[in-house]
Amino acid sequence: MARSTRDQLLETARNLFAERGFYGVSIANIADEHGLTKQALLHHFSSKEKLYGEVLRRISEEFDGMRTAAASSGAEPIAQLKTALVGMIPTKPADYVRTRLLMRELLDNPNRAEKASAWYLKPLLQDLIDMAKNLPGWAGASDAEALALIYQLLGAVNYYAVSEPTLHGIFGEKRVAALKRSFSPRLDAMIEGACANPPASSA
Amino acid sequence: MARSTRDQLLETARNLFAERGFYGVSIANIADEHGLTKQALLHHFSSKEKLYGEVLRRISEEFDGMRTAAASSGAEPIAQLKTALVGMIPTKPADYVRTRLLMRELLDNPNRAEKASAWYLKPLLQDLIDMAKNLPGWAGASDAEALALIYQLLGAVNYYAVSEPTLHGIFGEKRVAALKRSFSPRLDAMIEGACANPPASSA
DNA sequence: CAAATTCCCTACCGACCGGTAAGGGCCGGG
DNA sequence: CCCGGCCCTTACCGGTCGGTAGGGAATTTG
Repeated sequence: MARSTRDQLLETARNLFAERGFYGVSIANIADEHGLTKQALLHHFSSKEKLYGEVLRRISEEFDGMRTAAASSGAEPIAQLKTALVGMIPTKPADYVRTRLLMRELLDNPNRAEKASAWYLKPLLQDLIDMAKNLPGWAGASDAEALALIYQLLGAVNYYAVSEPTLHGIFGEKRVAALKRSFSPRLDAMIEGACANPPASSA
Repeated sequence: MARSTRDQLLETARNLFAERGFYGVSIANIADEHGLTKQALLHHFSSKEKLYGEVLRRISEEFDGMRTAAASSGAEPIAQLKTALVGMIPTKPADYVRTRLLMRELLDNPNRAEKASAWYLKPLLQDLIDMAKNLPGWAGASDAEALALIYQLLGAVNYYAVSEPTLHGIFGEKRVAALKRSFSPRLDAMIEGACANPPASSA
């Protein structure tokens, strides 16, 4: 059997929310993509907020999968961190969609619900912090120092992913392709640089 | 005399667009903040798009100011790059607002106008590329390699700026303050790491 | 003093928003 | 055979959207 209508609606919702944001998409837009009315959508998800929440929930599940896969690899800390971060560089269109959606969520979250805060991020962040503190030279580093490193690395990856379409407009296909080839080695170099240059408070 | 109504509307527009995005704010919302009607706003800016465009135009002017200030400093390349990037770490609330607004623009731009692409970014990027290519050890680096470095550094700064409110929710005030103290030294270390680890194709 | 301009108002428009109400085919089980 | 649930429909609700039309008061200009 083909994928359920519900699943198809969720996928379309993810794509459109990523592209235009929560307020930029109406539930009718999403339903239209499948030749349905918005009431059909409301039959599967009782409200627009619920639909959006379900999109986020699925992403957090995907993260959990990636997380446990990285943790169970048993490689050295430096290779583990490299793999984890290089693995976050988007390759498939679906990766870009997820990155863009989460960036929007990061922007909107603070003024959506006072609490809500990004529960889907915390376990992933904690894993990455642990990896950072296991890096050579980082034994005595504080959580804050590890988190600063992690956040700069995450920023390096995610900001680029969000910017790529705009970069095409500025520099053209060819130069962006060259940039893309340089990106992953440079990220590796950045992690090695962090090992060569551990925080002062570290042992 | 007090600042003109037009200027006040522009400032409010910048704040609200940064907070909730273009579609999340109505022109009536903006006008309300000053006890005006939306028609008063439309008297000063002929449409919502024009208002938003003017907000962006002002930001690009601010960037030009920062750009020429950094270029005329005459310091060593490594110090120049450090200053430029550390200077982008937001400190004042107005800095956060600008960063968030530009991140939203980065997300929305690709599907707003086919062309438009971020004209306001290009000169700044070019300056930063030049700084990177002047780094010790980077003499023979290609544009793509320099841009990869620059983009990772920009990402490190801007992604953090956007995430900060969410991080407060995850880790609490105290730990975020510690993270903030670690952030700037780590950024410096990252730039030094790039000098110690230049691209392979470099001389 | 009169005319023009600036700045803001009320009133209104058609389009679209998220969501409710009610019902119609379809299909499997009693 | 009919009944209940599933999936989707049309019709409609109150409210908000960006934008237009036209006017009124104040200020500037000739």
